[in-house]
Amino acid sequence: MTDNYHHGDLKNALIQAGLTILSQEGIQSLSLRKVAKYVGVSHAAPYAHFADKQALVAAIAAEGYKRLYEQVSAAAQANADDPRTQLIETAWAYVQFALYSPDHFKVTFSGVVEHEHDYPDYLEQAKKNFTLMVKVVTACQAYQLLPQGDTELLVIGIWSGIHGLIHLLLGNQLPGAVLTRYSTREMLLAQLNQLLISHDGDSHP
Amino acid sequence: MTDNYHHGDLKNALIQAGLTILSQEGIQSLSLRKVAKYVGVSHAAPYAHFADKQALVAAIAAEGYKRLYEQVSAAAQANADDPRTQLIETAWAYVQFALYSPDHFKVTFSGVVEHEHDYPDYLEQAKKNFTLMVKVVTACQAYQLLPQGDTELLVIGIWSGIHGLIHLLLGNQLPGAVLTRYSTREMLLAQLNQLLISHDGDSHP
DNA sequence: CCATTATCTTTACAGTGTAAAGTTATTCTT
DNA sequence: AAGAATAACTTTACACTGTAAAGATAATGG
Repeated sequence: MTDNYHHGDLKNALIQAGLTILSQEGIQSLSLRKVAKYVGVSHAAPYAHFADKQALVAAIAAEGYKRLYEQVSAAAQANADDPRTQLIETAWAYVQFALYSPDHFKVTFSGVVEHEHDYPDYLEQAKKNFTLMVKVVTACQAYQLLPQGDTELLVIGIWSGIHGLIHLLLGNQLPGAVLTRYSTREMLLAQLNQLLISHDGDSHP
Repeated sequence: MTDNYHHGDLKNALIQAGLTILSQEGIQSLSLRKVAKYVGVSHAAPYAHFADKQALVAAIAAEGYKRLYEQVSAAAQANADDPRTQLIETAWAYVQFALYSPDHFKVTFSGVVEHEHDYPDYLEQAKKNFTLMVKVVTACQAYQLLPQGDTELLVIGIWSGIHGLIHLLLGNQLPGAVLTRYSTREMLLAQLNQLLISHDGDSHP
């Protein structure tokens, strides 16, 4: 066990090391050789568990989707009683994950350049998240908080809005003037309020 | 002129070579040495014009914003008579640019990792585009096609929606089932119609 | 016309992904 | 339990990357 041979759980150790590097040094510093060194293993050792760098990145991306799901589903369960608040807080959880772990978020959503199809783990986590969004939106539709019609199309519309806002924020694309005028949460709420149907008598602090 | 010394317009030639590589081989193949070889110059020659790779990427990104502006402003001018159509067609031009030149789009919006501030050309083009969007949205507000209120905040909301849709499309994040059911344009229209105020008597084919 | 300077080449180095062959420890078979 | 097969890891190697430093060349400005 003290020797380097047969680490035991090298695959996961490499993923964890990748996450650490990602959060400490950023996406530019994420290399196969560095994660290997980090775990204390030769630079070719990862190839016993990952076909190539893309495969490791895909695993890290799948982990990103997994953590995103944990955050979002926690927000969903904490607000199961009010569909409107549930939508807002799940969206907010999504944004927060992205802002707290920007590089992990980037890897998750644009790190696996293509061929996501080759990584079933990734696809599974992606599907799980989408299903959760469908559920939240469906509840809102049932309460007349969102327009009727194809739910999946509506999910894409809402998801696009949140996702795009994050990308513009992370990419520093928004004019500084706007950033000083509004908080991130205000921008998200403005976004969602464009879609949510306002009912008299509602209270939304 | 036949010799390699004093190429004449090496800086632009390198950018053009970068664009060619980007469209032909993708973002992974974009390297300083390759653009240099492509132009027929030594691998260190680019350093006379660009401080580092980031600087070249920033120039390519600025060019991306420039082309995006050309496409979008053309659509704006072609539909100057009808604000609603103008919004839709400018948005569609935006989407089309992204789908026709996905790698150039990616470089433009997530290639300059950070420090965009160091590249005034890039910032200028970015601002130009934002101003155009503000103009289009302002027209829609004047015609009661979009809700009143802070125009820039509204622009961010709309921009986020379009931008996010593109990212999800380019990142292959949308479930295949939805993609077979709706065209890209239908998804964009669904997105915009969530925001646009419907007036009786309007015709929107 | 000569010196300066911008532009480009050559050489060099550390870091990257990955292939191939060798080494070690585990597991499987009998 | 002993040996064979195999999975996990190391070593060595190579092509490619960004970039620094020093040298060569051609245009320019006094």
